[in-house]
Amino acid sequence: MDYNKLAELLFGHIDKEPEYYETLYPKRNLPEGAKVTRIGPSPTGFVHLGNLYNAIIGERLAHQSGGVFYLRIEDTDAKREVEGAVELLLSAMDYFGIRFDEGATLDGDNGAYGPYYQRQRKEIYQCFAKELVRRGLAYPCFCSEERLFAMREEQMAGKDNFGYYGKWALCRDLSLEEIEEKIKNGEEYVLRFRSFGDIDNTVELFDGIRGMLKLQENYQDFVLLKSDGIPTYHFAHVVDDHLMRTTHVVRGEEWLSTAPIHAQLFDTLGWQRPIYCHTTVLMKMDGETKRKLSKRKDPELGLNYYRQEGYVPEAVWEYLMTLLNSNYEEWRAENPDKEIGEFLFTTEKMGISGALFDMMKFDSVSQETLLRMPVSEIYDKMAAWLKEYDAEFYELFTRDRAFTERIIGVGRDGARPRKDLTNWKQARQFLSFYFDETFVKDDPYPENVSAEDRKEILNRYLATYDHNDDNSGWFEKIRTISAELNYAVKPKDYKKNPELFKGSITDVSNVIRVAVVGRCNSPDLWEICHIIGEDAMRNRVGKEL
RNA sequence: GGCUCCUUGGUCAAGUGGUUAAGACUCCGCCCUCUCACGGCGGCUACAGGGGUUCGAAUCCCCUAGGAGUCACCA
Repeated sequence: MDYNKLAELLFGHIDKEPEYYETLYPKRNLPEGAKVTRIGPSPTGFVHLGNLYNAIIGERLAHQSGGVFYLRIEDTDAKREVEGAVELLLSAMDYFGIRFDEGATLDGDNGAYGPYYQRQRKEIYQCFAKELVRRGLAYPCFCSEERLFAMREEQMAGKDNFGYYGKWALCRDLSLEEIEEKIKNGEEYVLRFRSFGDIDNTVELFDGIRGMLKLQENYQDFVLLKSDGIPTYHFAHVVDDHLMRTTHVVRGEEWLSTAPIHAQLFDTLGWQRPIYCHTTVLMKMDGETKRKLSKRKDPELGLNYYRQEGYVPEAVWEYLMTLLNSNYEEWRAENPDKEIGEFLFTTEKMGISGALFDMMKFDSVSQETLLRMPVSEIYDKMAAWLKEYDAEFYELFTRDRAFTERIIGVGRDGARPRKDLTNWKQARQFLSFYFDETFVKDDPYPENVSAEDRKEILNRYLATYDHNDDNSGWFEKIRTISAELNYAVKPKDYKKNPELFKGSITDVSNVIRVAVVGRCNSPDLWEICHIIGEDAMRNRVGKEL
């Protein structure tokens, strides 16, 4: 068959030669060892943790080496495209501090290797498709969906391998005349790769994370161009990452099984293969078993979850880094004040078994992260979150900045800082009792204190209270009250001989605590009294009498 | 079903032929003049199973099991 004729028949409108694009997109002029990476999300309107996970890897690899990190929009599937998805993606990446050096933006392209929207690269792909046809390595396939479905059924029944290959590849050996005829009749077709791979061969592939891999060679005549002339992922990936001079392809494990397809394409086109870095899928615990995080079941897979819950982006970074590089946690413990960018990230230190997203651990990491944050910054970020998600509390929160910073700072400045603040959503829960407007009685009084004793405790507390007492002077008075009413001054004494006392000083303190704070658990009571002021304190206790 | 990847405590994990098999999170106990939190100390819990190779194996090889991914004109 005359392949040149076929190429002209299929791609008569393509007048560029491959060399044209090779010179249009020359090798990047970068220092030795600089890495070029990218993310290539589909604009489906859902930005998930995996996107960020891979973005962080790509960003680190590029920026640590003086290379380039870019964004390419993989919009080859018009059916799944959602309006506003690119905007959403850009905003999410920006929120999490992912900076692109070039690539797609809302206004179009930024960089010399564009277009960065795949649909706009149609002619480029077709140029290389034409070249493959010329070389006899690609052919049009007119098989209908029904025929493909029937083929699959038959393969399943006969326990054959699925797919379009060998004797199943009906269109592989169509003559030029047959092809001309079908096209003239307006039959739709896709362009398939004429694979020369052998099902029994293995192909070696180097993976930056996993090392040398032995995979089954591709023997399938996979689709290069869909019937609308738009490439499949496989073809687009190979053409784009070659022309955009990507050195490291970071992508999810789900691509591992099709990597031989990509290797075969790179090889036959005579291009150097990038270094693939196949990352693990993110898992979570579901009852007794691990499973992949699912978009439908797991809200924490969506990136906006963290924003809504008020987790800071830094914490998400910190946590993902601990998952990504096993030595990160150690580094962070030794360098609590350094910027995350100073850590040397390596693909070799990445784990290869499915990492489980552990909310408990994430919370702990978030706490550590917030602990390193100055109070004024916490104030700003908490305020910004409240403004968006809790307008009522936002009003109180921002009424007096000095006051609010003081209550945020309770227990943070001393030798033993509080570490229980995890996210901004906790603001109300942690701080509401400092404001009369949001003060409520959440907890009941201790059960083992009679109503009579309760009154007595509160009365004596008010009678002996002196706002000028220091913390220990203040506590001494509570001890006195406890002793007078026969509550053990030392909790241990009560534990040892419960029959000798009505309770312990813990109960007495908690009566006062519930009256003043409304709960059994709170930071230091003396400090709270001094923050809300004597009048407010007396007022609250008085209402309980 | 084919192909492939993965498998150290509840979880994340160090570990590359000789270790008392680190560390972190969780949980439990004790201590820190009251609760909470923080901190300190201590504890529970692991090399998936079976065969080899070797003086010696978590580490190398094989088999089995389990988990995961993929087998689209989706990415």
